[in-house]
Amino acid sequence: MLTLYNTLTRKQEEFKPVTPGVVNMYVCGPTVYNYIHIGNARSAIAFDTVRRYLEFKGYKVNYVSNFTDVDDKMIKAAHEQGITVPELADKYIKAFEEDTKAINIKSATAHPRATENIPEIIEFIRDLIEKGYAYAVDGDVYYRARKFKDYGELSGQSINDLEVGASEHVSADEVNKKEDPIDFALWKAAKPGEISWDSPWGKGRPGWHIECSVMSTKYLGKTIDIHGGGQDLEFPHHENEIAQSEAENGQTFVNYWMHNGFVTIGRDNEKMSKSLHNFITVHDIIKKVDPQVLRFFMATTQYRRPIQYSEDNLIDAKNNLEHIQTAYDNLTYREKDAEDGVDADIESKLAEFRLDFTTAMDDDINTQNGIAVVYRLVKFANIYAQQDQVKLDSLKAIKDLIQELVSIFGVELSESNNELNDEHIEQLIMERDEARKNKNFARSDEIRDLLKNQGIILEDTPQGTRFKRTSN
RNA sequence: GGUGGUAUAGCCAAGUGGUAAGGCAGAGGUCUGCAAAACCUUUAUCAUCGGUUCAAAUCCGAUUACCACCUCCA
Repeated sequence: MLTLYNTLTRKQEEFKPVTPGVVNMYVCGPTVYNYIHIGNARSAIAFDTVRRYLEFKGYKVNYVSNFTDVDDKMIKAAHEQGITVPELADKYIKAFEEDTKAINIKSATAHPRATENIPEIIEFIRDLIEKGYAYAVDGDVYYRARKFKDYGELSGQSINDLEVGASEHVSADEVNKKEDPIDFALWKAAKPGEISWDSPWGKGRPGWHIECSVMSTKYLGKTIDIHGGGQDLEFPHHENEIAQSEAENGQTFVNYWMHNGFVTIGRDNEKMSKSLHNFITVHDIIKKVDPQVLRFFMATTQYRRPIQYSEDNLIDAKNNLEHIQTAYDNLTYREKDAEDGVDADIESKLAEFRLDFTTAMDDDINTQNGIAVVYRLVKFANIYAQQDQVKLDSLKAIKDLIQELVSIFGVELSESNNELNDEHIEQLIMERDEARKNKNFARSDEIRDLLKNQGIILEDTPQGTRFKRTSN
């Protein structure tokens, strides 16, 4: 039974989708004014893992994630780079697609942009004004937060305890314009020269929160199963989405709110963020680190907890991932001398591993415990691969299960290549075998060193000498 | 000021009342001509103080440190 921690109720609850067998989930995507950093990647990876696990469980998942392609940051960055806002958006959306592909994040079923949904956004805001939840002032439109009775429920904030201006991101001008300081913008009037769209309130652009309400409803319906995002979005962003959507639709907006923890960095474990300027972009790191390693690293901590980014931790992840790959290779290596058929008890043993894995992951996507099951399976695989007699279908069944489980963490193991396609090297290996038979170990070690310098590592096994290429 | 989170071995990290999973690194061993790979063995009383209980890392209270959100951020 799958249970998920729901931020709204602060409890872990049994997951029941609105429509049996189908999951509609929406995940807040990035504002595309820069390359995504490792913190953004964690969110994308966390919810990609949720998605993959739901699919593993047999659900059909409709996964929608947006691009915020117009806001103050976008306008500022475009101006600095001397390009238009749409040009800036195109540039970084393309980069987003490349980076997320590298870390093996499945494409969303829909990836809408805010600017592609302006008419729907205007319509939504107009409705909110008609219903008395919003009001226009000088070309801006604000939402009357106090009018929405459950405002603050998600984040546990009481309206009266919110310290106005604590984030220091709202100008005094804006505060003065609003009926109430806690009201938030649905539509912002354009300043001269800014990108804008026509609206009943004059030229302007949507506020940040409204796009998610509109697109979630448009692509997934009025009540969706899962809405995900980083913990920093809990307040105000998600709080405001609830207020907007439930005021508009009159029904529950989201059944399960999921929030991932931050990637922290440095001695004090500070949050990695664009505003603290302590971020490392995916674009840069994957030049130095295997994207699979980055991906696997993110699975080593359950999604709700903070994860400490450091080179040492990345090296740990690399070692562990190699250990899994080696076990997979060990099985592959035995395929050539395996007997046909399958061991009688393999199926039931693998079913046990599968069950243990499912039990771990059903507990709020506990990837760390899921990985622990993979390690046990890997040990089982290594022991099996060292037996004198192995069966071909057993090898394949174990391999398939390892791959199936790690693919939920976004890891694709590589099928080792048993073909050298190099006569010269094959000759050397044969010569070395001959030398070993004649106990000419000086020559055999010489050949092994020689090949090692060429990136080929020789290993002697009871089934003969095998080779592998060094990864870097 | 309000709200939330984190604290477990050298490192990473599970564990939410029944006597500390797992991985990395380290140590010893098996296998090997030597290696490699693999396997086996081995390493902690859980930030501090107090309380509840037959029993607490787990529950309650206080304290400390660090992080985050309060209309920019994943």
